[in-house]
Amino acid sequence: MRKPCCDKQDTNKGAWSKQEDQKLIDYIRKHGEGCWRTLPQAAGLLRCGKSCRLRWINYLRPDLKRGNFAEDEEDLIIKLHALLGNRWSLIAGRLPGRTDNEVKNYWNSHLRRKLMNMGIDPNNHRLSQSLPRLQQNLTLNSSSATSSGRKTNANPPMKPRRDNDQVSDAGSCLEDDEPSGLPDLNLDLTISIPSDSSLAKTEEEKKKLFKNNNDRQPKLSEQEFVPSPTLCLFQ
DNA sequence: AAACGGCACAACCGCAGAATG
DNA sequence: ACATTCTGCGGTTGTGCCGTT
Repeated sequence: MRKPCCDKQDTNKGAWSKQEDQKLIDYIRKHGEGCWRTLPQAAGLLRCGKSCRLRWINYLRPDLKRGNFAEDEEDLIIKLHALLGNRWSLIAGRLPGRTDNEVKNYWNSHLRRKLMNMGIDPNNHRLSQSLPRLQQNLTLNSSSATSSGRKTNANPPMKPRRDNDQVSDAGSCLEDDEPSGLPDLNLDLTISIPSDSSLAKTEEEKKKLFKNNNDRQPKLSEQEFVPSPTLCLFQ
């Protein structure tokens, strides 16, 4: 049997120092990614493997694109979120240089509010109220959005859900047979897996991508995409 | 200038599925 | 086949920064 992943009593927590970053970078440059369990000791870091992995993936990787999200990136996130729900790693996989954590943070701090201000429920990408109220809501929300603190969010985050539940939540807007009240636009937006899965960061991720397509809805590669209200608005 | 509130982001936690002995 | 461990993911929290009062 294996040893536990990390000995929690002997590990640092909190913000990483420059020295720690440098140790991690140096080690991964030499030995490559992987084997996160043994990495901290080998690299001389008092961190658990999980923490090292996160630091590398979210902050130190050389291919990371830092800085503000471009408008087309925003649109893509919104569209992918309508399709995939809170599957941030999959969404991030379609945005080169962006991490799941970054996308998740950006969604929670910017995009959710943006959709809410447009009268769209960010959880299911539907218009959350009738249009006459929409305008009223635009003005109300633009002020209330700044007054509501993080923990008093008017629209609480999604409950933890796994796999099919999560997909069906966001996907419900795609499968729904109730008319949304908007014209039935065919935007011909088809999302497909890149032929070489080049955007998947690892073999593991590639496997998952294809697994997801095999046993989960929606089937991205072939499914004809039926636009949700959000997608209509952002076209 | 100080206090306060909101925001953005890095990091942690817990869970689930995969991998391994 | 089962138990244990590892890895990756998504939700949540902590904290520093910045604008406003």
